[in-house]
Amino acid sequence: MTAVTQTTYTISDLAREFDITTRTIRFYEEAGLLDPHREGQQRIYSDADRVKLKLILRGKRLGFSLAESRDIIEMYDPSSGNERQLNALLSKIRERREQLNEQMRELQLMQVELDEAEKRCLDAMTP
Amino acid sequence: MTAVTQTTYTISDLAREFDITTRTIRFYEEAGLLDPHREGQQRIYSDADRVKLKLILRGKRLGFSLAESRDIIEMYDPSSGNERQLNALLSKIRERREQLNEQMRELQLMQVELDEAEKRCLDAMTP
DNA sequence: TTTAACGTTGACGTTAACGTAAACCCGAAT
DNA sequence: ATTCGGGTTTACGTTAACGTCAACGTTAAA
Repeated sequence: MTAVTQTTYTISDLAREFDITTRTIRFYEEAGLLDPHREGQQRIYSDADRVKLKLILRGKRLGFSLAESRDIIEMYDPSSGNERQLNALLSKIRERREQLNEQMRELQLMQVELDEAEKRCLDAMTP
Repeated sequence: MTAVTQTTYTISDLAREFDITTRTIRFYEEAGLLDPHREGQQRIYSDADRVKLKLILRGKRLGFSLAESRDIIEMYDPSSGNERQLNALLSKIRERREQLNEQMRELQLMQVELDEAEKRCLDAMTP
């Protein structure tokens, strides 16, 4: 048998690992994104919780709001196998990808303008 | 001669054209992004002002903050010809482009995961 | 036993980018 | 004379995503 991978985490374990504050993690719970098990008062996070957190943070990097990330996480959930939810998820992702493409196009446009500006600038500087 | 292109705009002219509110335009002025001429109380916008506004909105789509857009606009300005400023502008743009690339990579990663999820889902549905 | 490290729950503060509303002025049309 | 469609300022409200205390409990170590 291989080593059993650690199954639970404390709040600051996760905070350290993902370089966020415990306040942030509690906030995600307030927002309905996490719902860790409790041992008395204290929060105990499972591997599943950790994965959720990972998804939230990736969502952030991708420009999703917390609400959107919550939706996405719910779709990934055990209840899953639901075809309509999966489609909703896919379309949300596609939508975001198109936004990004649009941004890329605009950036390229801006680049061209910049290149021209640079050229004009250099031209004006040579005698 | 060809028709002379209109030289001035009222605040709501611009609001209509760019589909934003006049409040927004005034806010950009408060933030130091615009500084239209005045005719008594009223703001009179020149073509140059219009271009600035265009830049601001493009900046927004590209994910720049207003402060960043203000910097960019200042660099485009008449005082221009300054090489250091131009370089600063270019590096700001490059930085943003790298961020976008990063996002694209993450999106692609997410796509792969989604494709797999979809596959698993479909597999589970066929008898 | 007291200090330290870690956890908890409020609850208020913060920033960006506007929205909303009140109260006003002004010129043209009715 | 008043109404209407613009424009103006001032000022408070809003949302998201946390930060920043304060005040407290728990366990382990010195």
